[in-house]
Amino acid sequence: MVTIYDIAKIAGCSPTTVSKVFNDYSDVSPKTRAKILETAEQLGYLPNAHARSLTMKRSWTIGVLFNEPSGAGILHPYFAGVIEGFKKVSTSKGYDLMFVTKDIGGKKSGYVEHCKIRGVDGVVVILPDYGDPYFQELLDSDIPCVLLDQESEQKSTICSDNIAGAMQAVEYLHRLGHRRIGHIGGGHSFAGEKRLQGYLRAMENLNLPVEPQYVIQGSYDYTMESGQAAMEELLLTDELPTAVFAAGDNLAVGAMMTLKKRGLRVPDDISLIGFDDIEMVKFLTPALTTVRQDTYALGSKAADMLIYTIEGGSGVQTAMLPVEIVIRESCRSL
Amino acid sequence: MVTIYDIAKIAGCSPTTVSKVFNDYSDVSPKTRAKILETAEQLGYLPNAHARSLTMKRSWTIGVLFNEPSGAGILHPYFAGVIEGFKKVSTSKGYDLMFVTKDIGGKKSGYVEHCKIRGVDGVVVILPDYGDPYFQELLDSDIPCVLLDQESEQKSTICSDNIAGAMQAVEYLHRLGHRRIGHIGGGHSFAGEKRLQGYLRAMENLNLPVEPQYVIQGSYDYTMESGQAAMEELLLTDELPTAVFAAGDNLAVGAMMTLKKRGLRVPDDISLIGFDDIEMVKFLTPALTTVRQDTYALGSKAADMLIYTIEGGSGVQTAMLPVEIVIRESCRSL
DNA sequence: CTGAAAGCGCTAACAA
DNA sequence: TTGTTAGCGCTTTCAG
Repeated sequence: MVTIYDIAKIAGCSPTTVSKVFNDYSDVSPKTRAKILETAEQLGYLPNAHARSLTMKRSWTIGVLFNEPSGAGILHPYFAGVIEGFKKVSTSKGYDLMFVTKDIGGKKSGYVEHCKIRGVDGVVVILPDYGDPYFQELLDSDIPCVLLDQESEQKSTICSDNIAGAMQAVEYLHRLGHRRIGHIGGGHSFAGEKRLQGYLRAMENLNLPVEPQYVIQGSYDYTMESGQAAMEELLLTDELPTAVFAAGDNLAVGAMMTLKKRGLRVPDDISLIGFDDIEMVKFLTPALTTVRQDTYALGSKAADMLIYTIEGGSGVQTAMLPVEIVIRESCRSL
Repeated sequence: MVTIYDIAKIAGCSPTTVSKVFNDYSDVSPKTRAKILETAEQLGYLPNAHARSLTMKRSWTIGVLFNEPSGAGILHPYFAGVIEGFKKVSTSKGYDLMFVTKDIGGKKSGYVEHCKIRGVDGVVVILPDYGDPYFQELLDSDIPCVLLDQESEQKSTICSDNIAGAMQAVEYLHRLGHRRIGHIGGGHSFAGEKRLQGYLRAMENLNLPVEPQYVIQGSYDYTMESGQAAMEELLLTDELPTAVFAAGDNLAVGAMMTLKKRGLRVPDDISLIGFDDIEMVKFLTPALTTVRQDTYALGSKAADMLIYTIEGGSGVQTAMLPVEIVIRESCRSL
């Protein structure tokens, strides 16, 4: 391994000067700088991040924290989009991403411990297990964090405008002439609750009655399975709603499948609108109308916020990104 | 920050002894060990991974390399399953995972460079861009690697038994009475080519004629879109096949959508079988019959192989995991 | 503009 | 069983 000492020796200068060159200090003569760069190139020098971190107390590493048991974790399109956006801007600013788990070295020890041992500069939290005490511990720590889809007074947060999105969905259905509008909810997740709120608020604004039997809670994991089950339940009511707003596309897809299985047609018999705009829904028949969440933007903005904090910015920030309704074929006008 | 010096001072011993305790050396008396552990606990001591890596020349970090432009990357269920399995065993053995990119510090520099700077102990490669010169450079390097779905003489590799899987699919269709069997391929990916091979071999074994017009290449990204397009093309032939084997579930889903759109029924008019068994296909109507790939097992086995190499094991290993056909509703017997 | 010296926190010979 | 000493590769005063 070639070090700055090797370069210094060959370039005929001190290690300090070499270091300065690589850290863009201005007090190095063009001539020595050139010489150093040249020999570094020749020797194939690469800096050692660990040594660097050790002295600087800064690792240029960001931890990624997401739900551990796969199920709702990395498999979820939401996660994928967010992480992609996050990665893009964080790498462009010199940070690398590292998975943070509760375990380290094969022992259960918690997120904070893991972060401190690895010396990550900050952590982005996506889809965590809310009630997890290890997660709470992280919230209480002094580690810079940004949380997605979460409320907190301790850490910066970012989310889509779930309430507005849900309201838009309901208002759209209303404009199409629907009055009996049902809701399949995302359970007790942050987003699920906001979307339910939006639904309720819009119904109220529009003077539409909220039938308790039209409001079904799916499970917080937003699976198709859960959407199927919710729709089964909804179908038990004597007079069906003419339209249903599902709190997530997966829920909507599940609901759609159940409808088909029962011989009901979308949108002829029942209109359906989702939330998220995951990749696949535009390929469905009928293509799903939904509220698009810009996961990539969520991720990149989250990175901006976190890096701001890491680099000394103070104060807890909150951001909310607009959503837009994407009209396709799953809602009909009455 | 608490260091081993702090502990040594308070526990009344030398830093060396403290270090020994944390590295499970046997030559420490139970008494001092206890004392050290106790004061470490009191002070809230946490080891510093960077310092450790610096001296040991070992970072207990594994790089994760996957296709960079999101499209076919992290969003693909294949990736998700594999990484989950990989993460499980590698963290249990004390390794953390870090994303490896071509860029570092905001500059394009290549995978090898990134790995060396960060001092990762090894790299797992999933869905890389084959032709990428940076990827070639990694292959030529001395960095321990394990490649998924790839052929190589330089690095260890692991994949599912794609050929056998494809053959099973065709044989199954044959058993159901199908003779005109088409194929929607996965393009020039490793898996795509193997599956095509398996299809051809099975057809030959069964003395079935391979109609060139029945073999359509989807794009290597295995999208639903590509499956739709492939099926459109297939529908141009005058006499349709009675069954189609698609090299990936997404392709199959796309194909199914096109069929529905064209008023053809699965499996009544045409039988369809996929490959992968991604989450969603069991929720389709009809539920998709497919060849299941055990992505989790792929990931965990890959971790075993890589760690074996990292920890001094020699030689290039290859592994191939069996697949199994999952029979659901999308194929009918003639 | 350049460099000597100290130190980041830890491990590993080697003595004692 | 314990401790001394010397690094690992880098950055950072501070003096020249």
